Amino acid sequence: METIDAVTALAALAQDNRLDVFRLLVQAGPDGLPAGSVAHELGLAPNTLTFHFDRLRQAGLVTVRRDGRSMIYAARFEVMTDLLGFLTDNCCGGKPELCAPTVCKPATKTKPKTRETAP
Amino acid sequence: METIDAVTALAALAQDNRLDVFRLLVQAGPDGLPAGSVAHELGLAPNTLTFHFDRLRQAGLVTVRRDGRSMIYAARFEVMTDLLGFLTDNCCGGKPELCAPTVCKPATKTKPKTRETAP
DNA sequence: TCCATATTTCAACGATTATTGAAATATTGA
DNA sequence: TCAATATTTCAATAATCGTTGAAATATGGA
Repeated sequence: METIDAVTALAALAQDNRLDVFRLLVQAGPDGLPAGSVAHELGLAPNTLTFHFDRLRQAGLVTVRRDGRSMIYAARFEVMTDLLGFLTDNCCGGKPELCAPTVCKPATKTKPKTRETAP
Repeated sequence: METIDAVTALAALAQDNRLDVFRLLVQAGPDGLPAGSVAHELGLAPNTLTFHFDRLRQAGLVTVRRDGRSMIYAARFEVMTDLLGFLTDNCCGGKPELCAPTVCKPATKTKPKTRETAP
């Protein structure tokens, strides 16, 4: 992934409504969601949503297909993981073992409890 | 991580110079780098760099400490991984096994060869 | 064909952003 | 203290961004 593509993708995600939209699509999975569902779920005006979908699509983060009157948007997961990989690329000089234990670990799916206790 | 914090962090990374700066710090590891080294490495004016460091710092993505005349900036790795986790949170409805094999995998450290061949 | 639904296009507006240049501040060593 | 180095602060400018409202387009069903 090139820097310019990463910047475009990050900029697409760096807006509260678009971030909500994208995360909704990530949670929806590969089948995606119709634009109307997203609009209803997030309380966005349809034209505003089109604007945001365009940004996400130009950034390569989502795809669209038509299904009858509906447009179905879906996250492009491989682009997302490419982006995450780009951020952590060559972490700690490519020798993560030299860093503190958890420093260069890829995203850990944390399921935080009410409080963390030191081991 | 809250949406607003994620948006702030993503916005901080969604600019080519800042993305370069942050990735340089990620690669430098926990010890960080003096501002001057970063400025020299990336060819940025010192005041411009201060502006970008401020953004990264306000987003919680970097720390600073003074060392003599130099300011040493370092990436905050745990914030970075929190951000990555936020993006993939509850991926595919929390049942990634329902998705295609690699869909919800966390960032894979790809070391691309000159060309990829389909398996 | 006509109507309702679903989404997109277009123009306009105020708000935010990145960069520049000049000047200020902090630290070190002579 | 004085000069040199390293970085920050401040003001100004052009460019980009998100939202709104009104109108257009596409599809499906009566």
